[in-house]
Amino acid sequence: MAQTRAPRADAVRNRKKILDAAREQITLHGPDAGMDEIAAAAGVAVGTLYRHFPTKTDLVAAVVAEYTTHVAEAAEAARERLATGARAVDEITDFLARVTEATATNHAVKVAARALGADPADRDAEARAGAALAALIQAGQADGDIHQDVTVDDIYLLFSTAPTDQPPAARARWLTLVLTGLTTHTRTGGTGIAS
Amino acid sequence: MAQTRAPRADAVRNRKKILDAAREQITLHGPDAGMDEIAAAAGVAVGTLYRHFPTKTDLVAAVVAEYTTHVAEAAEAARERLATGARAVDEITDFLARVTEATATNHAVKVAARALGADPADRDAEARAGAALAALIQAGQADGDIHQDVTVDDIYLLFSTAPTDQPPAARARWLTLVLTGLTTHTRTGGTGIAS
Amino acid sequence: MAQTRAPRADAVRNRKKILDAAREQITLHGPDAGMDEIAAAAGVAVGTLYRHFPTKTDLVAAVVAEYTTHVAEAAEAARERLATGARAVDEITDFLARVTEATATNHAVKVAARALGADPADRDAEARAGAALAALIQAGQADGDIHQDVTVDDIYLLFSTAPTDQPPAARARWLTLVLTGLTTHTRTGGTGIAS
Amino acid sequence: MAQTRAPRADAVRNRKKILDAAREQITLHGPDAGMDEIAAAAGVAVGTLYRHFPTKTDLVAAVVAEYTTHVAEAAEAARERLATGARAVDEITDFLARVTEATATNHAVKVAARALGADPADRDAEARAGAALAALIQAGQADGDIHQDVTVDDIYLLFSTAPTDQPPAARARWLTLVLTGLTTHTRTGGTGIAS
DNA sequence: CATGAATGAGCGTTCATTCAT
DNA sequence: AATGAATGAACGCTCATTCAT
Repeated sequence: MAQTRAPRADAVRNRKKILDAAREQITLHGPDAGMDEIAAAAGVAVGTLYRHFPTKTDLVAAVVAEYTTHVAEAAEAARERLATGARAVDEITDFLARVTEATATNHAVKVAARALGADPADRDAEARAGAALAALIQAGQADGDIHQDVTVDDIYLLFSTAPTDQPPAARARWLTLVLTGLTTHTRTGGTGIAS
Repeated sequence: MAQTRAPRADAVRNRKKILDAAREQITLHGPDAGMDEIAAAAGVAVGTLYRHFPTKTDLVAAVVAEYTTHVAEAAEAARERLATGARAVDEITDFLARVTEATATNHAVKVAARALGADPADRDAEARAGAALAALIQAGQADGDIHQDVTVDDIYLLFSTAPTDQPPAARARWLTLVLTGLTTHTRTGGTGIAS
Repeated sequence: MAQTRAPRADAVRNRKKILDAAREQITLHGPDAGMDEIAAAAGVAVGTLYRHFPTKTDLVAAVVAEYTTHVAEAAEAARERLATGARAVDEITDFLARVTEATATNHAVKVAARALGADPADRDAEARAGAALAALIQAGQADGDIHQDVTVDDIYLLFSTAPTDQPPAARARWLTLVLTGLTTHTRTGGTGIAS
Repeated sequence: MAQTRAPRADAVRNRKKILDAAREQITLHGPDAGMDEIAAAAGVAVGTLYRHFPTKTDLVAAVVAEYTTHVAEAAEAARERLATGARAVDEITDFLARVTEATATNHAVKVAARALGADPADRDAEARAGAALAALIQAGQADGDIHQDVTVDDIYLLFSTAPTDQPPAARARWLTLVLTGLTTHTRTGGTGIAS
């Protein structure tokens, strides 16, 4: 009897609580946040935590996957704005700023993921983000705003190492410097001495 | 365990062996490389390791200090080559390539240092590196090759996040992208719109 | 190592097993009895031991507390027997013999407690023991059997140093000698000069 | 050549320095005073320490032996004063007070000796002390001041557990209580109620 | 004979993971 | 399915003792 009811909802709710607690605890106490601490913060017992995520690595990978999904959605939203007349280079700039910001929030989680060798996890989200980003780049190149040689991999290469543990001012300066390497616009208007 | 029956190297030799083993093991197994593993890799007993470095933090700090000294020497050598007619922008490029290379070797060590709260260690070496770098930047700006707004902190900001765990080809590409943000030279010859 | 494959005793039973094992191991091997040894003797893993007692100090303090409670109960039982016509000096004698006996079992534990700086632990039990003992002394003094100047602190002072590592015969002799200092009774009938 | 000279004097001096340092360090830092600390305090290297005392147990035993010798000498001096008309019970009282005092100074050393299972060490000194004490007791019994049943072992039994870690006032009170058990003198002059 | 660097078993403690309830 | 007590390998570190110099 009762084929479709109650237990499901609880499990889903627990999964969410655990993921939130994990992100929070890792952000707070670093990669060494214990499974017991995370379970306690989530209001469940360790056993329950392990029912949802068989290893710590799996848990951290899931937290990262949430973030990856978030990034993919941001990339797709940016691409869609192109259809409504937005300029590609502006969308890319905005997107990268947003990603850098979000990554800063998740810095400790990323460190933990690397320490544990956690998989990039959500291949689907990555593919969606990659496709959207490729479209944005292509549009920017068509506009003449983005260097012809820039690829999606370039973006990944640069932003995978954003200084997300630095204060906002430093992050902003970093973004400026890096964007100058991607776009065709010079930063300072030059000094008139350029070779 | 030490197979060669310890031919009684003196303390200086042991210190070197331990530092090398520490760098190697941390690079190999991450910040969690055990003191016992490091000692074994160095061919000494744990006690010896602890005689030289009272805590793991001290050990990691010493490894970082070696690297910092190395960087400082490279920066000073580059500055000295200016006197013999070298072009500043070329020296900076070379220096950064070299540092990125060296940092790749020390990436995990840096992570470990941060995880353990190890001191920036060698203030003197840092000061020397900063001074030399400032001279190089100034010369590059006088030549018109480096953007007027570039500072030593910019260099630090960018290179503290070099993708040192990526393969050489990726690191080379990263360097290219980042240098474009520092120099007044355009990368691709542009699309006809570039400055 | 646990041969019987741990029939899943509940926490209360384990706590008792650990306390017993701790008392036994410390009595056997002195304050340096290892936590691993104690755990093995209790038939649990170290982790379980640490779940019940977060530090060695806590464990030793708990063992001492058990003993203190035991003493307090003996003292109160002795006092209650006064109401049924028992002679105070006899009850005191019995009580001290019993305590000396019990202390012999706990000698090494006390030493360990001091070595680790473990708290006097059970203030409540101590207060109860003190109150009962004071009543007994007062009754004994009213009977004229106990010297007027004897206090509870005197008893503590003497019995805190009972030769609990000596064989029973020596302990009995010690008790005789010490009681002579507390009671108004002479021991040997004297030499004709005694009061 | 030079058959009888130099090296001897150095060795003797070192032995003394080490024993003094050991007593001092153990008194200061408890039984856990390290061999390195003791060697450093003595101004020698560990190797030298180990040449004089093959194990820590041997070292502590030697420190205790020094103290035992001191006690033996005090006992013999007391006995000799009998010949000059001193009253035995007074000499015994003085002697025990002095021993208690000296033991208080060496409390930590004794604890260390017990922890290490160090031998009573100096059999000769013990024999001399025992003989002198026996003579004193016999004289006191002849005077009618000491209970007829008191033996040298009784004294050892009581004083081996003097509360040497207590403040002077407590130690004095303890002495008073214990002596009352040995002598035929009552402490308070009684209450007139004594049985 | 002194030195002090080297040894390595051992300690107290932690924590990802398992499993009886 | 959830619980949380139990597990035990592993960690950083100490220190009595050894031995090449």
